[in-house]
Amino acid sequence: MTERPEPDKRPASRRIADDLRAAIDRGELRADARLPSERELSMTYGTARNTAREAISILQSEGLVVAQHGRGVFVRKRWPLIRLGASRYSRRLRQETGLSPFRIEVSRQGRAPRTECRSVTRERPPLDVADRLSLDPATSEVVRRENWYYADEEPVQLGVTYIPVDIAGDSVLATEKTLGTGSIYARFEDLGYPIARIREEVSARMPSTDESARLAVPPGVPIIEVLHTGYDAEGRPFEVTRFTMRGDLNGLDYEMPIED
Amino acid sequence: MTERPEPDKRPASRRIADDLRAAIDRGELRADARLPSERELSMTYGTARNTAREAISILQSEGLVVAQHGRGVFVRKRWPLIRLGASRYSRRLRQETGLSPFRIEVSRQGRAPRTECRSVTRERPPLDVADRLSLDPATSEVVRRENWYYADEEPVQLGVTYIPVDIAGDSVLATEKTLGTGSIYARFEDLGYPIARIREEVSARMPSTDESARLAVPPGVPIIEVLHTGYDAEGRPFEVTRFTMRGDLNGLDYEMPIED
DNA sequence: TAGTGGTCTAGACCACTGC
DNA sequence: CAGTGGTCTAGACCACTAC
Repeated sequence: MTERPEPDKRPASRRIADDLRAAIDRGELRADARLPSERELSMTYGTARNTAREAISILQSEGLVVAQHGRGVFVRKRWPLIRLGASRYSRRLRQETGLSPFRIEVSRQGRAPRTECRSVTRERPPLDVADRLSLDPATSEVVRRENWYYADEEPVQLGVTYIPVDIAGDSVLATEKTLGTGSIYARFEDLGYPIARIREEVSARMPSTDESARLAVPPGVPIIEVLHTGYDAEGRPFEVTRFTMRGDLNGLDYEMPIED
Repeated sequence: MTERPEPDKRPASRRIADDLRAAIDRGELRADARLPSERELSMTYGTARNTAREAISILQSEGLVVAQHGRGVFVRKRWPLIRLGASRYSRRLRQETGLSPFRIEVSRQGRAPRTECRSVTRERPPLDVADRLSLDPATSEVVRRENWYYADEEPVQLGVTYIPVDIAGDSVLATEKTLGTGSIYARFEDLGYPIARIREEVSARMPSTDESARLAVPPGVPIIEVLHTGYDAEGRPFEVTRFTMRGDLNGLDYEMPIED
């Protein structure tokens, strides 16, 4: 009986993927490094090009590499997460720094933050939003504000805020894209709605084709969705914001007391 | 000049995927329904089988369908999310119901919850855990408790809790897999550490190959990771738990006051 | 223009499922 | 056993990038 070496049961595509992944993990292929081309891989492994291609698509679905048409396949650069939490709504931070937590976080990474209000409209609220605001989705109307958040002109977050028209009235919230010093929460305070509590419902999923395009999400990167509700001191909800964030660039960081 | 109809610029694979996705959205293909087989699709669209296959892989990466070897490709059944938040740590809930929020949520879906402590060991803490517990990762030791959460015997969550040995001592936390009535937080209370504050750091990513296997995550489904830290009334951290959850089955639901 | 990834063809054999 | 998905081959042409 001779000891035979364990035959490699893995499919060739899987083996190529494992080798490349190991090279990335070992640091031989660093961020932004180019992988061997599909034709090179198929030569060195003695497979058809489609098999090498399959290997790369495994790594893509794991979010490890990005293909660029005509250029090559590159190890994805990992930025540190933009960490957002309840401090987003803190009055003290708002007054002390004059900067939003988003700007602080992005600047700290050496990237250039930019935020843009792309539209302010009046609409019927989506069902889940109407529910959080205790509105009748069939008859009520809300002001819809669409905000985009960029780092180095790359879109990283989208936030859509819904405000009952009864509350927004004809204030700047309903009419202006630019809201002046302090964030939108300073304006809510002006209207008599200082934010006292929040609810944040967090989920994760793969982007739809549409979102992929709008947020420019590379394949293999999930979306974090946060449905945020703001309450005043009397526990009345006065605004809902749906955040849609690139999962590879954003994280959440909450700290809270345990109430009984 | 004759008006020619707009030619369909989409690649064939994309077109097949779009058609199938539309059928799913319209409800023609319901949850658990079988898609036409790859060979059928290639016949009806007049393409090679690989092209039909490519179409299905698009839907897979979007998390819409699951392939089952030898059986077919099926529309993924969407369970409502198991929604967990700070109530997980509430003493009142713990005492009133005797049930953990996880069990309540899963039961409400008509599924059978089960939790299992798979191991209790003593180890060096991972770097991020040591940091949260203010421990020296090189010299300190922690008790590591590995808990699995199931719905209908399907693994949906993994929670790994780290407790400094100085705190766990030789209590049941360090020695027993079963912790008795109330949750682990009742035992912390016994030791003089009633939980007063929590920090939850949330991120999302695609599973590694290892996690895919252990949590049985279908392709196209992200992982939600929560790094949880528990603090006592004096603000001292006494435990860290890393939750790893299937993104298609779990969500988070936090409510908290805005502190200044 | 050369080299890259993107799409596609028309086959083949294997592994698994269900009857 | 027939039918399904999983893997693979050896080509082809297209679209994009860089020089």
